[in-house]
Amino acid sequence: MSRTLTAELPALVGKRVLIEGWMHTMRSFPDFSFLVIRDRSGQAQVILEEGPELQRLRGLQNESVLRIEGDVVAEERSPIGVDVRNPSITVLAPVTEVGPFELNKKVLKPSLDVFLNHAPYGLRHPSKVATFRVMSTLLSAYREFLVGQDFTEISTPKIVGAATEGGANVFAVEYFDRHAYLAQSPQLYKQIMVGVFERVFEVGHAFRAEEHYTSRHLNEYCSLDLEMGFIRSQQDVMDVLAGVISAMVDAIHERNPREVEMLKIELPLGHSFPEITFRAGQQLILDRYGENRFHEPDLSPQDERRLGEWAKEEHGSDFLFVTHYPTVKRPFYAYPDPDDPEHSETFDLIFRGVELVTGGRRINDYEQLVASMEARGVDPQPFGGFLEAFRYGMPPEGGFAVGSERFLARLMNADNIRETTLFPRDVGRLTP
RNA sequence: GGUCCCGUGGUGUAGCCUGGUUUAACAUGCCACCCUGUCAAGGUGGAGAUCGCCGGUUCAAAUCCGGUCGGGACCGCCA
Repeated sequence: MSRTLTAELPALVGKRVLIEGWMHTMRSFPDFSFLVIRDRSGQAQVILEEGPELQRLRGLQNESVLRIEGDVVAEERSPIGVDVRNPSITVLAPVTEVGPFELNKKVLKPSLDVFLNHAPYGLRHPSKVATFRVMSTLLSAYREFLVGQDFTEISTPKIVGAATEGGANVFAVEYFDRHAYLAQSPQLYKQIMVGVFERVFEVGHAFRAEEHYTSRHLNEYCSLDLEMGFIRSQQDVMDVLAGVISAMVDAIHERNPREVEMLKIELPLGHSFPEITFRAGQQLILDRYGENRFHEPDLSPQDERRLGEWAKEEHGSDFLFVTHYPTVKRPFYAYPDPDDPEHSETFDLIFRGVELVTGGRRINDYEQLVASMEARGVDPQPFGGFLEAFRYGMPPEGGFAVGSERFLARLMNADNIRETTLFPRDVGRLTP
């Protein structure tokens, strides 16, 4: 007999079926017990009468893996409208050890630290399953939308010979008889690939050796990157970003209604993507909060929260593009606004008060690119491969990077980005 | 790297300020028994913690002080 998923049972009343899954919980009465089986599709309850089948479960704890053959019986009192009766049980994987915390309660109780220490066990909780199903949808929808826009998916190396932006915050790794680094971002490679495919995207991990102790940073995160050529301005990039973000949100709405309800996700459906320049943003903070931020070359987290509130109030949007950041605060490849070289064609997308995306137009002229590197004291020597792409003709181009864990964290209003990361890597955590 | 907060049975908390009636409390989980439809099942009972660790103050420390280890929040930095 082949396996039936629990979600299919309501359509199989009167049939004898075989289900397999984990013992989620068991509630006992004098003459019978309710055994709840959990599989990837949901849960079903099995009615166990007193007898050898119940005896077979003696001493077994929750999470034991069972195969159960039984009759599907219509039952109004059952949560899914049917029960499985007259079961014949095979224990596929017995568990005799009690788990570190409860998986069969509606809310997960352990603190984040305890949870993460037992992630292989804890991730089975229905709320975590739902969380990472939504993540899966985010990634799928990102890919599907961009493929539909004629983008090509690429996969670039994560072991690199030079730090992407000449920064210090890279992890060094031994590479045979040399030193190498873990890529901080696919930035340079995706730009190179614009010369090949025009439009590329990548779903890959980025590594940052920064010792940040915050609820929104990881030392390894999954970056949703994109780069595209033949643009007129950064606006073209921003338009694609708004499109793909909307598509991702729509996909969750369509594909994960159960998860949205369970996690109480408030989706930013039908939102606009208002824009404000960096300067205007600072002016706004002066006007609304009386704080003069004009001497600052960047926005603080508090500034971003305040601008996010403004966007919500004035434009009814959870999103806000902040554009034209000071050129000095941006990397060497950022494209200075020809009319105002102190500011660059770069943007951040703020989502619910947090930086979700950074992007912009890049310098595509070879001479200008080398000059920009030298002006910042970046030695062009290690970037030979990168520069080669520009020596042989690079169209006007730009792109962005979305932090996937951060997106999901803001979507479901998580307190900490580690809640939306399967196995987070931070300063103190390398296992599991 | 800076500032601030928290470590009490497996898990989550109360107790700490104002040291001593505390055999360290409650919920949940576990074990046993009771209960004919539970669905965060219910009831009764039981086991389970030398209060992160080290030192100090004191007649007396979970409680006060110092150090240390672990965790968290915010800032810097970023996605």
